[in-house]
Amino acid sequence: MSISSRFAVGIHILALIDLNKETASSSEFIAGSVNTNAAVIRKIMGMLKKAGLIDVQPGVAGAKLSRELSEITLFDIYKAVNVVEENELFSIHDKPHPDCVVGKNIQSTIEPIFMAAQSAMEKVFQNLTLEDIVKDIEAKEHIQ
Amino acid sequence: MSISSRFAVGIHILALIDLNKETASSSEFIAGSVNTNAAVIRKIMGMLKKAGLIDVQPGVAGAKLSRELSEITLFDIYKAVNVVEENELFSIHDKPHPDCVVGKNIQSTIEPIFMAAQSAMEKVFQNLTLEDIVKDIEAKEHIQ
DNA sequence: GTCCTTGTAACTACATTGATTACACGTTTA
DNA sequence: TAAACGTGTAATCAATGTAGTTACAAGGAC
Repeated sequence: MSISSRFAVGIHILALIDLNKETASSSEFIAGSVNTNAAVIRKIMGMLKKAGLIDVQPGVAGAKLSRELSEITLFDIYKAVNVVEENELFSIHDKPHPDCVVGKNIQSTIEPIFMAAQSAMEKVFQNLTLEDIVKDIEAKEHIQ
Repeated sequence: MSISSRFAVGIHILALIDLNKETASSSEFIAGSVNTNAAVIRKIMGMLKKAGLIDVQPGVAGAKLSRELSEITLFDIYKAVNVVEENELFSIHDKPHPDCVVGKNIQSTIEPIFMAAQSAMEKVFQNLTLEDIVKDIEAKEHIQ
């Protein structure tokens, strides 16, 4: 099992739009950098647009970030590309036997634990912004 | 996307083995409580056995926990049933374009973040044991 | 030896991912 | 205005993983 690379690609797209803001980043151009098909990029950009993270216009090349770099958290992107449903990272078997001590109680025992684990993971993304990503990329570029 | 219910079922199996320790818990019996097929249970129990969490013998009904309740963490079970590979909860698109500032650096920028997020999640399971689960189930049973 | 059990393999239906092609429709520009 | 380029989106495909099911070999208990 693995969470869709849409998340990583979403981050890539947004970072690229910012670092390439002098010229328009078409889906074709971005696809070249990500190394995939332009239609895949357009689909993900559609999700980012729907989430209010970028502004894109049908027919016109390029997209712009809707907010400041520092005001787009990785969690915003994570939610936008819809890789994990709310409180459904882990799945629990349904209809355990109600006449069994364990079967009767297991779901309500496990559920809050799974939710806590998912929250702990998501918190990491809430505390990071696109600015952190872009600065890290720029720093690496500077060294070389 | 969702992490396999093998994890939840694994917890269910171990809790049931403990709470039902007076009588032998055959795979058929456990399957009834979990509400699935006995072969599915045997497969998961095979994983738990391989991880050294339970003792089972071919041909003889029932299984026993290999350790104390308090010495089996949820993380042990999580690893045993193999629902998420080491540092591979999130996937990153491969072969981004090496001539692009973003493509060249995105993987090394994102990877440690994804690892941190996965670790944060796993830490929740490292801090909980089967004892916590069983006590919670017993407490619920007591109230009713 | 009979019966119950575990350990496995094989097969199925189903869902999701990511790539690909195709095309409608918007925008630009020559 | 017509051609060129770009976005939006649907349809299809191969690959993969999950969970259920059946079947059966082989171990152990009586």
